[in-house]
Amino acid sequence: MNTIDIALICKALGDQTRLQIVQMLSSKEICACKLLDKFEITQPTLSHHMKTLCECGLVSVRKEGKWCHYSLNCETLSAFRQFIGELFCGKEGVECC
Amino acid sequence: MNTIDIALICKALGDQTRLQIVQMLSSKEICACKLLDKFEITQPTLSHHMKTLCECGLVSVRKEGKWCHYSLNCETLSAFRQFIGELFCGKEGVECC
DNA sequence: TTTTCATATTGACATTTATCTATATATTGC
DNA sequence: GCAATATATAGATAAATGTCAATATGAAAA
Repeated sequence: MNTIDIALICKALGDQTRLQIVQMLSSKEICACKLLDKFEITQPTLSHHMKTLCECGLVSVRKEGKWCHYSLNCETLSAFRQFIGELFCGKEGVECC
Repeated sequence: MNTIDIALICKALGDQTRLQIVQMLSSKEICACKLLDKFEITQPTLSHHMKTLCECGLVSVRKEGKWCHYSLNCETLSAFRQFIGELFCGKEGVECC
């Protein structure tokens, strides 16, 4: 997974509403209508946010009749975690002018 | 660290240039002028990006004379890592309509 | 103290984004 | 088929963002 993909995931998580949605999806599959209940946004806005989350790969959707069930995508999540996990805050080197 | 802070970090990482800068800062302290060399952006644009990265707490700056040395902030990085690490992609529960 | 160099700030601009209302699509139940 | 319901799309708009050129600031060097 390259930096473009990771940046897309970060951008998706860079909105409070979407970040909270992702947090709610942790270990649960949740229906769009349930999500809509918990935020003060309109249905089209939620739909737009879910599209953003799905397009970056972080969220998957399972359609069942009229309903959309959303959940976190394991593969993308672990790739993202790995990227973040590889960042090291120590200062083993210095690049100076 | 609450979702507002995490969303800010994600937003900061949601730009390709900034994400690459953070990746370059992994385990290294790097001078602004060195960073400027590696991107096709103007100095004010870099300065603006560094401000964004510093303001969300992910990057720290050490000023030494005319030079600015940037590095990753351990505390913020590990708080961020923890947040991401706590997201679970399994489906132990279902919230349906 | 004047000049030079590294970085920050300002102001402008085009693009992107979050949000809404209105409407379309698609599925289910009558 | 028709009505009801869940979700998506279109179009509009205000706000935020990434970028630049021009300029300011502040520190070192001459």
